[in-house]
Parts: sequence; structure tokens; C-alpha cells
Amino acid sequence: MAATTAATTTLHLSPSFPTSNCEKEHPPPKTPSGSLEFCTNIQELEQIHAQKIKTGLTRGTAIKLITTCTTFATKESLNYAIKVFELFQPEEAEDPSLFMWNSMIRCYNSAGISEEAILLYQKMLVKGIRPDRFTFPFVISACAKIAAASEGSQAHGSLIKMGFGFDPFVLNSLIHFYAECGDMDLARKVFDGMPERNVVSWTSLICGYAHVDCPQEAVSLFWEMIRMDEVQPNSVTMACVVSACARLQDVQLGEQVYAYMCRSGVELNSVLVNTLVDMYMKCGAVERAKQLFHQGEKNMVLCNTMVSNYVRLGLLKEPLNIVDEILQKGLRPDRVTMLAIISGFARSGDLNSGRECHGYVLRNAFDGWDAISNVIIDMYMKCGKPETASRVFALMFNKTVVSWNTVFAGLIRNGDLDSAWGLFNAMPERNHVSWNTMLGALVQDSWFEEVLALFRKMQSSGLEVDRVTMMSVASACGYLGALDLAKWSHAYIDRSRIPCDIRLGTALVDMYARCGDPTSSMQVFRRMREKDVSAWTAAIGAMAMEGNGKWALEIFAEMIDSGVRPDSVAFAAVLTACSHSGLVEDGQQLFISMQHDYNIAPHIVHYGCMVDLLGRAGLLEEARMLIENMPMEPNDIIWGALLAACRIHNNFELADYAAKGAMELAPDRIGIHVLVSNIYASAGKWADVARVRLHLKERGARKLPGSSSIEVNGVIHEFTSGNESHLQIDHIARMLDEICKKLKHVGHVPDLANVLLDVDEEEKEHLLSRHSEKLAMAFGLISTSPGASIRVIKNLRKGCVLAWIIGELDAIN
DNA sequence: GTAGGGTTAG
Repeated sequence: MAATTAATTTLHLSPSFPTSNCEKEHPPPKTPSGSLEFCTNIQELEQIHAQKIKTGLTRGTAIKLITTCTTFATKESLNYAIKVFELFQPEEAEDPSLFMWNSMIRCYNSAGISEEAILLYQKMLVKGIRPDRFTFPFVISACAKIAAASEGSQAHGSLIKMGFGFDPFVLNSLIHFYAECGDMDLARKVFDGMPERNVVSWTSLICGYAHVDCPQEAVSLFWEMIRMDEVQPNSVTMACVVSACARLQDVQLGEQVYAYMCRSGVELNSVLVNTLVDMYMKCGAVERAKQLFHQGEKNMVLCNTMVSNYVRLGLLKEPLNIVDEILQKGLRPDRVTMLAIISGFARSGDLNSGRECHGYVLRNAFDGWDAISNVIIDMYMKCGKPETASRVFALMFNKTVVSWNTVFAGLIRNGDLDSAWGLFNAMPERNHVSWNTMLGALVQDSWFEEVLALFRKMQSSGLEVDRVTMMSVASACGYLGALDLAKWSHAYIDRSRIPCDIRLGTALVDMYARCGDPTSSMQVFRRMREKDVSAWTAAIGAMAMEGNGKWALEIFAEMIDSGVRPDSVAFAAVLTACSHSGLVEDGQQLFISMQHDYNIAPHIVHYGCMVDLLGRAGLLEEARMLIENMPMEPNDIIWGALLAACRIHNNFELADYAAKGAMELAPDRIGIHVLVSNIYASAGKWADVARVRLHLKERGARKLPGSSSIEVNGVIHEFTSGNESHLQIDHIARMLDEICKKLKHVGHVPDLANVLLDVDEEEKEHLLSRHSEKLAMAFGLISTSPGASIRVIKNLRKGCVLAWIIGELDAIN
């Protein structure tokens, strides 16, 4: 997890600050000159139009008016262009008319209404007007913008038929189109078939690879371009390659490309500087980025690149310095700046600064942009103000699926699951993020069967299943201990070509470990290309669950050798492994090393591990000393660990001491009371047992019933102790009787001391034979073929796969 | 005329 620096600098955003409704920066207006070439805004254009109307508007002027509108690229100018276009109603196929159709298609596209551009093209065909080599690049670029795959392919067919299949301009737009649709094979095919390629052809293909997440391909194509020496790369090519380096997070490669650029004399324009700064930031080379940032002229886009990257890196103080700099230069933070800044305050939970930004956004009418309202909702949600967030949402007039998802996730974060569930069902549109959010919430709340059920629904609704989805599914499989399902999910990830990044890989390592398959767990771990401290920790945890402390220690050592620094979570995992395997000395050494070599102050969970480690090994006095010398107050988990140790080693005096500490701290924690009552029962102190049980009853407490699950043919069967509601209970009972007979025959005597109830011997024996594990095991035996391994999963000790060990069953069941 | 920069939710 990235370190989050608290934002301490306050944000000074006025009230003296200038406010404006203008979102887009325009050059200062010039005096109307009466000539279209010098037009800088729509008002001037309309003035000239009014003059021309008096003298008679010619077709030539109309064309010029429309093309001028295209350069403004605003809705206002588009409406004006439509007016002019309709005034002329160009029907005939003569050249000036075609020019007007082309200009209008382009105008729609640059105003961001690509659907209309495509419609106009189709209308033109219906009227029998034949498109020319200028029409195609416009309409295909419109198809690329909105990924209109079938319309674009149709245009491809038409242009070939009409004989434009050799025109580099037309074919370049096709490369771009196929790349935008994510079909790089087709883009490549167009590129390979070109008789003549220019710099735009190369650049379009390079950019396409970078865009569909094949940055490696983009870079090697660039080196190929240089080797071929057909055409020289220009600043656009360089920008594409640099952004590919950013995606690869390869700063060395970035430097190489930069060096080539300086050698070849490609002009270092503002776009290119911005791309370079972005690349350095994305590679984590903050100092290098800062150097370049301060070197030349700063514009808003460049400042925004720095601000948003700082926020992404969790460095929340730096952006505020940049905002100060922007203000000092007399510039104003724009909507993109605010987007990043507010998401920073959302991360740091700084409600006051967030509110101030909200005010600034309203004064500047930035809230017309849906993304900025979304981030404001997110900020209020993360600052624990769900009511305010909901109000902002209610007032939004341009809600998108992202807005709904933001509110949905925010309600879950604030613990309002009822409203969240209602919203999920009421949402007008749900995408894969909505479903992933729901799945994540179910995992958090331990509704694992529901996760799998919802996942099946998601699949059948045809939504995109990605690595985030599969992380939830993997967790669910792990906690259910459903190995068959786990294997299926893993195969599904491979089959669907879902990219397995560090986080999904880590989830799989953990999943297999919890399903009791440490071999597969390690196999996944060994195949991971990159491993961060969480991945290593999952592997250590896998060995801890397996009870193989030696291996856990080896992996821990290997992690340090590979240069990954252990964090406090990794130490907790390795200490747990030591305690499960009785590696007292190793554990003690690690506990010291954590503080001395890594400067990590032990958290209470580490003390918990140590108490457990010492207690299990029978070093009860040492455990007590550790608790008394802890720098913090012991919690119920610490006392619980000591209590459990006392039970194993029959130390009733210390148990009494621990029990008092535990019950005082956590009068509501039922597990502790059950443990205490079981200790009294072991010592035969039935009066004390009755007292504790009465106390529990008075509080109306019921322990979460221990259950055992078994997966047969992908279906999970769950058994609780003494519960005979399973459909095949008769069959199961017969199997249990048979097993008991066989065991008695070979001389097994049930350990009745483990039944901690004051009942007669026969009843004790019966209760013992109806433990949830035994029910599950008997069911496993009757429903699988001989020789198949049977895995029983317990809910109370997650990750523990039990063997059939008579007499060692946890009597809590 | 065709290609490139900052952008919210899990």
C-alpha cells in the first residue's frame, strides 16, 4: 500500500478569487476584422454572417463558415453550422456541394457528436451522393471515436470498392479506427498491405498498440521504424512511444527514447514535455519529473499532470504547492485540477478542504461536468458524510453509471448495506464495476456462497468479467474451501485470458492455501512474474496454514534476499507460522529483528502471535511476562491466546487470571466465555461451568455454531453439530455407525473428557459421533468414489482442512 | 484532411 502523506497545507481558493463560467480557455478576442480567417469566437462569426446575408451569402462563404465552426469545436458553433448547412440544402453531387457535406461531417465529429456525423454520411449515400477521398477519413474517424465497429467496417468495404484502397490518408484513418476498436490484428493487416506508408501510418499503429495495452509491441515497432529508415518519427510519434514507456513503467527505456529524441532533433513541444513528465511520474521518478517540470514554460495541462500523478502516488501535500504556484502566476485551477485535488482530499479524509473545493466548483460552474460531481460525491462518502453525498447526487442532472456506482460504493463503505442493496436493484444501468462492488461487499461481510451465486448471475448477464471480479471469486472459493470451484476459477481466468496481475496472483495463492492445496498455491506463487510484499506474505501465510513453519521461514528469507522489505503484515504471517509449528526460538529472533533491523514497532497482533507462540510451547510464565510488559493494554485476543494455552497445558490458576482479564475487556465476546466454560469443564468444576453458561444465557448470547463443509460435485454441503436435517441423514448415520464399530474393533476408545457437558457416558459417546466434522466426513465417504481425497472445511478456523482425527476434535463444536 | 497530452466509480 502506498504511503499516504497527510495534507497539512491549507488551500486558499478565494473568496477574492475570480470566478467565471468559462471552462475552456480561449485566446483573447480580437477586434472583428470582417474576415473569416480571423474569427476567434462564435459571436464574431454571427456578426460576419449578418453582414454577408445582406450582400448575399454565396456557397463558397457558407463552406468557409462551416469549416471555421469546426475549429471552434463547441456545441454553439455546431448549431450555427447546422443552420448554414440547412440554408443551402446541398442535394446535388457537384463538387462544392460534396465539400459542404464533408465539412459538416467533420464539424459534427469535432463537436463530439460522432453519431450524427455517421448518420449524415449515411444520409449522403441515400441521396446518391458519392463520397470522395476526403469523406472517408472524417467518417471513419467518427466511427473510431465511438467505436462504431459495424459502421466502420462497412465504410472500409465501400472505400475499397470505390478504389480508395491505396490512399495513405484513407488507410491511416482505418488503422486508427481498428486500433480504437481494439482489433490490432486488422489494424496491422491494413498497415502491412499499404503500398506507401507515411509517418502517420507508423504513428497510428504504434499508438494503437500502446492504447490496447501492448506497450511492448509499440516500443519494438518504434525501433523497427527507425531501423527501416523509411520515414522519420516526429513529435507525435515520440509522444506515443513515451506514453508506452509510461505504461511499461520502464524509466530506463524512457531515458533511451528521450536520448534518441534529443539526437534526432525532434521538436520538444509542450505536448511532448507533458508526456515525458507523465512518464517519469508513472515510473515513480518524481525527481526527474520535477526537474523537467520546472525547466520550461508551465501550462495548465502540465500542472495537472503533476497534480494528478502526485495524488495517485498518495503524495497529497505536493499538489497544494502547485496550486499555490498556479494562483501566483494569475492562472486559475481548472476542472481537471479540481478533479485531482478533490480526489486527494477524499483519500486523506480532509472534509474541510473538500468542502472548500466544492464551493469553488459551484462558483465556477464546473459541476456541469459529471466527473467532477462524481468525485465530490466520493469525497463526502469517504469523509463519512453519506447524507451530504446523497444530496449532491440527488441534485445532479447528468448522472452516469459512474455516479450510481460512486453512491453505491459509498453507502457500503459507510455501512448502510440495506440502502446499498436497494440502490443496486434500483440502478437504471449496471456495469461490471457495479457488480464487482457488490461482490467485494459480500466478501467483506463473509457471504461467500452469495458471492458465487451472484458471480453466476453476472456471467449469464454477459457483463465483462475482469481480474477484480475474479479476486472476489477467488476469495470466496478460499473461504469456502471449495477446491473444485477454486480450480475451476483458476482455469476460467486462463481460458478467458484475464490478465493475472500481482493482486489476482496473490488472491490465487491465498485461495489454494485456504482450500488445503499448498502445492497449487506454491505453483501459482512461483509462476508470478512480479512479487510484492503482499504476494510474499500470502505464500508465507500458505505455509503457515499448512503448518509448515520451516518452509514459511525459508520463503521469508528468500523474500529478503530478493530485495523486498518485509512489512508489519509479513512479520505477523511469519510469526503465526512459527507459533503453529512450535518454532519458539525462530519466532523470538524474528520478533527482535523486526524492531532492531527493520524499525517496525510491534503492533498488538504481533504480541498476540508471541503470546500464542510461547503459550502453545508451554512457556506460560514467559507469555504472562510478555503481556505484563507490553507497551499497550492487552486486548481480548491476547487474553484469549493465553487462555487457550492454559487449557492445552492444564494451568488452571493462570487460566483464572486470563479469564478475568478477558471477560472484563470483552463481556460480549462469546467465544471467550465458551473457552472459559470449557476450561472449567475440563477441571470438572461444573458449578463454574453453570455460572458462565447462565451468564451467557442472560445476555441472550449464542455462539456462532461451528460448522463443517464439504464440496461434492461443485455443491457445498454444510453440517453443524448434532444437526440431522441433511436429506441423506439416514445414509450418513449408517456410515457413522459402521466407522465407530470398526474403530472400536481396532481398539479405539473415545475420549469422553472432551465432551464438556454434564451428561452420562452413553450420551457423551453419541454427541461425540455427531460432531459436524464427522457428519461431513461420513457424507464424503458415501458420496465419493473410494480412494478420492475428502476435504472438510471448518468455519471457525478458516483455512484449516481437517483430517479424521478421533478424540482431537475441538470440543467447542 | 489521417496520428499525440491532464479526467471520476470496484
